[in-house]
Amino acid sequence: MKNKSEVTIYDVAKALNISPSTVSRGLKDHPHIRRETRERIQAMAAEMGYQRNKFASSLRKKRTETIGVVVPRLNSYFMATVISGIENITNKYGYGLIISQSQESVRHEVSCISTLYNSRVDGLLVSLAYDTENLNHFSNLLSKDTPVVFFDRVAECQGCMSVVIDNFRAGYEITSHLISQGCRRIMHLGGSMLRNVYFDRFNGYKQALADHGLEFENELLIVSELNNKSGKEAAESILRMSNRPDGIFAANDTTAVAVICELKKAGIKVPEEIAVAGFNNEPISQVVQPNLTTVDYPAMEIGEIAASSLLNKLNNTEKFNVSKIVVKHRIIVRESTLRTGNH
Amino acid sequence: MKNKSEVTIYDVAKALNISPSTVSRGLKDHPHIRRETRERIQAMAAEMGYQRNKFASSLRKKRTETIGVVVPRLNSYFMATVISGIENITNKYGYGLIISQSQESVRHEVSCISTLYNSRVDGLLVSLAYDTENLNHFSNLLSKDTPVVFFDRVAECQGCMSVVIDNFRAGYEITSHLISQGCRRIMHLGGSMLRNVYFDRFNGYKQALADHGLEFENELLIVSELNNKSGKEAAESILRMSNRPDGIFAANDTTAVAVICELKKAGIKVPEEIAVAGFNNEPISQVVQPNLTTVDYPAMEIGEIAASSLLNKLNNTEKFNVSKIVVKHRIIVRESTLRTGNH
DNA sequence: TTGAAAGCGCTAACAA
DNA sequence: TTGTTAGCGCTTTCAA
Repeated sequence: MKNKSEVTIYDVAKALNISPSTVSRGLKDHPHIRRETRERIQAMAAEMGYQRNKFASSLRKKRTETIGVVVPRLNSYFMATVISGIENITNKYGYGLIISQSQESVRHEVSCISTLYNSRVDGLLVSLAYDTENLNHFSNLLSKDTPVVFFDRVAECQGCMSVVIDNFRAGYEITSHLISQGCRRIMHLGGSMLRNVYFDRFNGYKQALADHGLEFENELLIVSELNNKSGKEAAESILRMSNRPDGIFAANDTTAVAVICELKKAGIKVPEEIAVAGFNNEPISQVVQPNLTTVDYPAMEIGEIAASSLLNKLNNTEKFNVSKIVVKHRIIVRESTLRTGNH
Repeated sequence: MKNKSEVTIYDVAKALNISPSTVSRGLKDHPHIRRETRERIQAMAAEMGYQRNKFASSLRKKRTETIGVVVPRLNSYFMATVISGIENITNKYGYGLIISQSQESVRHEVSCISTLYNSRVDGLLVSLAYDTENLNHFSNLLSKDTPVVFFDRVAECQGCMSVVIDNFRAGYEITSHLISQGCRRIMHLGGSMLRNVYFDRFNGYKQALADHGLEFENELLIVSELNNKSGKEAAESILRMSNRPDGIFAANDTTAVAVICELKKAGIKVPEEIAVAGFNNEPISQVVQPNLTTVDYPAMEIGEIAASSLLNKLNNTEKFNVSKIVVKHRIIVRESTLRTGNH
């Protein structure tokens, strides 16, 4: 018994006394169909409650009109906003989205990629896990010419695209700002140097030190997973140091906020004794006291640009052969680093 | 030219000199296939790099093994955690996930549902938008017997299931706690009374007042969208009141935190002058000074239970005909309401 | 400008 | 226990 809710092009064709192929063409505004016919088809389809069957179509066309997204974690304001940006674009063009989390581990990442490969997504948007060392798990995809666009945490890869901000410059600017506020012994709380974002921020920081005649010491770098816990631990290390820093540049807000909380608990004044800056401009940066100096990361735009780029690749509408897009960031100075006047 | 990466069951069958249907059965451990044959099939499939083609299979079986998720917004720790919980389960059973955001508006929600309907998801997990008034947009789904499980923001609906916490009780408990701390004039910052979560929390609050001989006045209820902005506005109203409250129960942490920040700016002491409690136990509740008393919402569990329930429905493995599951919550008392000893 | 027909890869009813 | 066969609904080549 045919389910009434499953109207096919055959049903529409029969109702109009034309052929299924004409209906198929009429439905997608194929130029070879007379306007009048096309309108009749579309009207009838609407009336009958016709819905295209995606599987039949995918099976035939070998395209799924679905794109896969792999992110380290979904639980930051930053990532949620990127996803919103991606959705804005993909929804507009009728693409579905399959979102998966690598949980910051390459093991999960491999399995996500493989699942998405099996789902035959048309393309992929990826931000790499904390500990991913190579792109071998993408080789299946790439050899099938499935386009991949990396964003935020990107990697060099033949034929891939990436969307980023200038992390080096942002790191440079925020460190310079700390220096301008009188900091002379600035610590950096960084992430895995495998990830461009952390590597670049760290190098920006080092360059800023060098350009202002300050020396970098190994003691001034702590590498961690940049979560709440590692922020606390970093603060504890700092408290144990005999020669404490007078400024801290953390590679994300979560860590910066955790550090501020711990330092305050220990009676250290922020920013007077130690100034602290973060990265990302999460909402939490405006709750912590003092409000956190940070880098505004244009998350929505990153998502929109990454998605648009991918769709352009999929539809061969890319005008140029771009391999990297750099979006503008912005330093936001708040109380946690403002010491001018106090010195 | 056949793409080498598209190995079909026909290729496997030919290689083994058996029929495609045997391969199809062997691949999914069909009981009618001899073990030895099955093993040969699976070995050969693996060797040849065979991957099941989901569309062909969906087309044939009329099942997509994909479930749709509609949430108001993705940008809270709470929602991200629920999604993680959902993923934990769906991944395990080989289901894909299509996630979409209603942006808190019923207009978007209608379009999300329609897109998911068109994608022919096997089932749906939904938390309702702020202003959804009826479930008409689900009627297509429901008449097709596509199961829907609501979580957090749920609605009564013939044949649907819901997963919630006892919001009434949580509201009651947290209000009672405020009263036990000496609060006598407690304000409630609530959300739309269309949503069970806000309606129930409000009623729990009112009941607690009544049970402790306190009177509820309309002036003590502010209904808003419960975001950062409405928190600030609520604080401003409070500051303008001649007879200010000595306690505030906000229906989420975002609002509670915004209120605390504004009150502090105005020189009001929290909790001494006004005690403040929130709801959800977002990470921000441990950053704000003083740390926020709140309700721990078992987000991961909610997600896991909702997803399991849906899969049970899909596979007819549900043991009982459950219509509602209530998960345990927990009040977390922190400094923002602790006034004992100060009075 | 339209139609006929083949086939995308898989599944399952039926036959053997 | 295995094979045969007829589609699932759509797209597209080729023919008219």
